[in-house]
Amino acid sequence: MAAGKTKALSKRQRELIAKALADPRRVEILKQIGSVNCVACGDIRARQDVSAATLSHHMKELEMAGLIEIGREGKYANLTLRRDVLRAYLENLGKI
Amino acid sequence: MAAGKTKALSKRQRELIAKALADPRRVEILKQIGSVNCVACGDIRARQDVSAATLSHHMKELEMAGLIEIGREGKYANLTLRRDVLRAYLENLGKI
DNA sequence: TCATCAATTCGACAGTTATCGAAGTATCGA
DNA sequence: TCGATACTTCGATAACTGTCGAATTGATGA
Repeated sequence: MAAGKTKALSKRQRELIAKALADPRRVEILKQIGSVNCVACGDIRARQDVSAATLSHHMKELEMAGLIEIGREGKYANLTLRRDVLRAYLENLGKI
Repeated sequence: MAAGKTKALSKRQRELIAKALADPRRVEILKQIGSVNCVACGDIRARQDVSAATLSHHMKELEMAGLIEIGREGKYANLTLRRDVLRAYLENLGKI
């Protein structure tokens, strides 16, 4: 805490984040994205046994929750973790 | 962080907690339990428009996740928030 | 003992979601 | 231009989950 002010999250976004984090696979994906700075979907598929369709679905969920940003670079997707959003969510729950 | 050592959570328990937190109603319930020290189910029903059956279901979910403890006192249930478990979960996610 | 109250369990139902294969779109290299 | 690659969208399906009413269990007090 201490440091910077925390991003404000709407009730709606907190719910989306909670749902997004409820799937173990998505948490794994988040970890993978977080461990490097930028990842493409292919990199994730290399480590997680999942179809492209399913992965795409999860990406959309994570993006809608605001937990990742998807930047398109030609035919690749650049996935980046939004640590500020994740931290805001955690701090919010910490207040319970 | 700094202060005390964090409780260790199994993968399984982290998943249960994430699922438990994915329902907005359960988060509300947690807040309510956390705001006072001990609550009975009836107190919660007084504030949340939900049937006894549904509430009981949510309680079981929260207890299985380890987020609350349910102590029976005669015909009442004493609900207490397990802050140590919640904090351990949040710290775990913070490592992403 | 009996009625009442708190909470749980059961059975059912509607809505959600994770998953996939197949088809589609867009980009790149040859 | 053509094929391959990277990802998305669509449609379908199986599994899960939140919800309730009704029936049940267990404790309390009259």
